[in-house]
Amino acid sequence: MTREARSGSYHHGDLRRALAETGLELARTSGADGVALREVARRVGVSHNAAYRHFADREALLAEIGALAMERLTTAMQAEVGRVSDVDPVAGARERLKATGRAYVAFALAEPGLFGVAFSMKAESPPTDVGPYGILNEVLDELVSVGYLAPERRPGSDVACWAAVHGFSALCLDGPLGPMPSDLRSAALERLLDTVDRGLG
Amino acid sequence: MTREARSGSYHHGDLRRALAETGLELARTSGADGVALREVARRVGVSHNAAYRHFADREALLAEIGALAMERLTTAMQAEVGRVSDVDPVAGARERLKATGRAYVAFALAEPGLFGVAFSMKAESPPTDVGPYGILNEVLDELVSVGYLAPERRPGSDVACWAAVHGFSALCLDGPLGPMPSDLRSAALERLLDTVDRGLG
DNA sequence: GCAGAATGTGGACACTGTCAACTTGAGGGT
DNA sequence: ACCCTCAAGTTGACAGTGTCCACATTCTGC
Repeated sequence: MTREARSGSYHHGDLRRALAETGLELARTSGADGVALREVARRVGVSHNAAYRHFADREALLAEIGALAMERLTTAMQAEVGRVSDVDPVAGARERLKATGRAYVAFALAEPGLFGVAFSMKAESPPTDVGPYGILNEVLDELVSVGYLAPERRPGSDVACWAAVHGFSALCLDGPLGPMPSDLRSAALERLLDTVDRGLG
Repeated sequence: MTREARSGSYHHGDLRRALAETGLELARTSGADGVALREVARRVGVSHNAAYRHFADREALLAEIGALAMERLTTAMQAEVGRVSDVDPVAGARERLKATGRAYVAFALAEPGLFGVAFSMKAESPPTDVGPYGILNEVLDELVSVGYLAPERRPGSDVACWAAVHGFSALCLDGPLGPMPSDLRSAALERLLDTVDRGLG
């Protein structure tokens, strides 16, 4: 009874949340492949198959875990963007754009399992206005209103920025850029952010 | 005896190659997760466990398959780059760079399974001079020698270009850009390539 | 209170990767 | 010609996994 959850409590404390959060922990340490339905159930203290009352598939559980991971990415990016002090409007906006990129890559490198799960779900709905894509769009809009990014260049710039930092993260995580020393990695990232910054303006 | 292979033939025609190529076919249709050691052996007509005389792990087989997939990516890119006719040296080099990007993304979208396997191997050695990275570097060197890309901007530009097209591919394959209609996709890609082109020069 | 739906359990099946022990077959040394 | 060794392939087993099924339990609306 002194369980951690009590809102939609049926038999036991609300599963689904317990499964999702335990799965998130498992994903953090072992990646998406490490999230085994049976292992998650075992850790929660419930027998296997119990998850099927709350998730249709392993894929469905993975999707829920991915959503949680995406939330963490979002908050990490928000924190980093909010830390930017703008003396000059245009310089501040440009720096905010770079901050989103740095936060994105930093999260991917710090939490490779969560990052992988967040983007492992197929056939997702088109990107929502909340989340990383939303933050990026806000900063890009700011770049337009501040006069750095020409309005006719605005469409497509979101995808371009996103692809750049996402690709950098992917290549570092399980790609050929994995064994790169971290100082070189930082330099390459700064070079990437600079290229995008120049390409936009 | 009229087997397709006869070079290092021991008991049967040379396995290893047969396993790798059958695995490649399996990866094309079912992705990396679809490459089951037992299924590959079954298709080759050899009993399971036979692969362990040629590959230490499933991971090792996957690595070999990934290398084959990477070769295909390379030839696809070479073909596309060679198709560019340069009237003007600088315009030709810039167009060649875009061609590498288009070929990269086109391959990823046309062969998602192979593309996934090619980049699913962890802790790979740093990128070799052959392969996609080598092609990209040749074009970037050309951009320098032709005067479009400043020499001091050359280091890091390879990673920037690679990350952009790789990220675009990844976001399209199993990311939020998956359900995007193909005409919008092409437009977004052109916008991305244009941004990189402008950011470099 | 009680019927029925919601929720969790136990068992089974097919599938996977991997290890150990056995069998087969080709090649070389005497 | 023989045998012997060793690589190459086979058979069997074990621990896991996801998923379906029939059953037991508990909550909830009447």
